[in-house]
Amino acid sequence: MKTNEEIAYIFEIISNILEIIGENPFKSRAYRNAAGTIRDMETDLEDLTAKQKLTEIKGVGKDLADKINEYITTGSLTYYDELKAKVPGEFLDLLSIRGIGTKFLSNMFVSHNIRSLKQLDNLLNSEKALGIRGLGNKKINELKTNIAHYKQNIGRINIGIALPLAELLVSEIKRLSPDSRPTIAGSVRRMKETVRNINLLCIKDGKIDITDGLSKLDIISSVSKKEESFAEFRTEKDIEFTLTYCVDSSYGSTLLYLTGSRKHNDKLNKIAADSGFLLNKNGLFRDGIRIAGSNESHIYRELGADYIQPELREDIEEIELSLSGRLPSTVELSDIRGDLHTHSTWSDGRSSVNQMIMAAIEMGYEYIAITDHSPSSKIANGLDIKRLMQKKKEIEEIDSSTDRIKVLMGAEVDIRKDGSLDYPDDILHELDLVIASVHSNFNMSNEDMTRRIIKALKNPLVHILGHPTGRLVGERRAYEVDMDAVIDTAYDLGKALEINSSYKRLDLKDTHVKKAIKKGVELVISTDAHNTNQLSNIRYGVATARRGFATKKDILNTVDVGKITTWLKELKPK
DNA sequence: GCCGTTTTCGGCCCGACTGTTTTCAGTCG
Repeated sequence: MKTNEEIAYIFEIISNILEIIGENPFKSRAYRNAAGTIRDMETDLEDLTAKQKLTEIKGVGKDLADKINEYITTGSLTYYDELKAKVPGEFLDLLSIRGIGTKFLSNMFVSHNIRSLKQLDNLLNSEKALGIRGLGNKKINELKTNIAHYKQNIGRINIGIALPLAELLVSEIKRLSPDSRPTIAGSVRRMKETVRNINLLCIKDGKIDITDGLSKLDIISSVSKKEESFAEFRTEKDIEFTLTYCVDSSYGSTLLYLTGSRKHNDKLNKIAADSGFLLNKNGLFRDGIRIAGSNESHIYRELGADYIQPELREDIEEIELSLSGRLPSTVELSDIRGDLHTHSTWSDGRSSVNQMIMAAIEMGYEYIAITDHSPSSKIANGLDIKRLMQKKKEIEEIDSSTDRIKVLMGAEVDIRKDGSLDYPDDILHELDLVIASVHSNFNMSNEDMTRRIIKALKNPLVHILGHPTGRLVGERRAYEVDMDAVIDTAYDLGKALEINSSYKRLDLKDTHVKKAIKKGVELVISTDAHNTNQLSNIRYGVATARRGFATKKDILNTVDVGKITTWLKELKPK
């Protein structure tokens, strides 16, 4: 893991602990602010430490600079260790439950001696709960519901955390044993939105003990199992990862087996058995003779099926489609030609318009839309009309000064409670691209929310509905909304629905994507990037689209710049 | 704990919403 991310993570935990033990809230905020800045920085903290320039970072003074220095030179931070000893990690994790914040946890911790989810559960289910200031029947019930939702996701890791970690581990194995062909398997390979652990596969190296080599890495905290063909580790963030060793001749069959899903494998095994084969992780056999095994696609082929990409291996008709040669060729990362939802320092982004554009050029994009927030999003520093027009001027100047990329002037406009938009129509008319999104009043009835969103879609100046269900993966459930009605309306009006690539959103999710393309609705895959690094999150959106069977032609931003500008203009009334 | 400066200490993102209250506190975006 990169040092910047490590330190940002540590500062965030410190910030939370300080609030819970009742320290000065502004001290806590200082750590949180520094964590945010450090996470988004492009310069390495190690460089800045060497040059003694840490205090030049905004939000880092002498004290925090010393702490960064200590961590970088010694690999640990005494202050952090001391604080962690005071508050159990399991208790801190409760912060991710909706409706629970630091004030509540602090009260539980300090005044009620609560230290775990179990103790909190017991308290909420006891008569004592109603006696606590701030807790009434409604609040208690809300907490119970949200805790139940939280319990379902305990131990699950977001794909956006798991995949980079898996990639890092693969590169470490490659470094230890260059010919071992390490690769990602399991639900990470299938790009499920959350996963329970990380599964890797490599070929056993006769000379080097890879398990031993990995156990010495900083990111590995322990080796829980070590066998001939298998090892299980825990990383420093307590994420479990397993490494399976195989031989060359069964590399494909083991990869197939480890990738899953179980349902996909079960069905495949049955199909094999029905045709007189035996399929297991050692290979595909007939009469005891190995027919295939070193390569996944050979196995599919021998079974009379086309190769099935990992994202589809969920037993969602992919096997049937493959057997009959009707498996769609899904959209690829390389098909994406531009990003239509990004933020800049004009609102709550961390990178300037120029930085975003340079990064988009580096990614090989033909176009990028800079779509900052509208005024209702106060906390996001949403643009009032005056600033919107200033930004428009800046965008137009930059756009006309470069022929390397088309820069579109857009906005992510709040859909207000009544379905009206956060800028008047004559202002929306000034923009190249309008995304309409819900950012407030999530607790409406299904009917009201559906009416609200459809009303916004019906505004002729809206091009795209942003993150259509408002969910946060593993954190916040989608708001109540009739997605079928939204999909129908979008289709009727020729509007696009967004697949938001932020791994915290993935919204639309895969099953909605499937529904939308069945109807024939235009989809866009966008990042909602708030800094240049996040532009690369596009791969999570692409994976979600692929899991929903989307092909290149279903995704609007796979078309070239000419077609995209035509689409934007034609949708807009003259 | 940081920042900016009235260079020694006060202020620190802000408003809506909700469920508690009986005038407000906590959470969220």
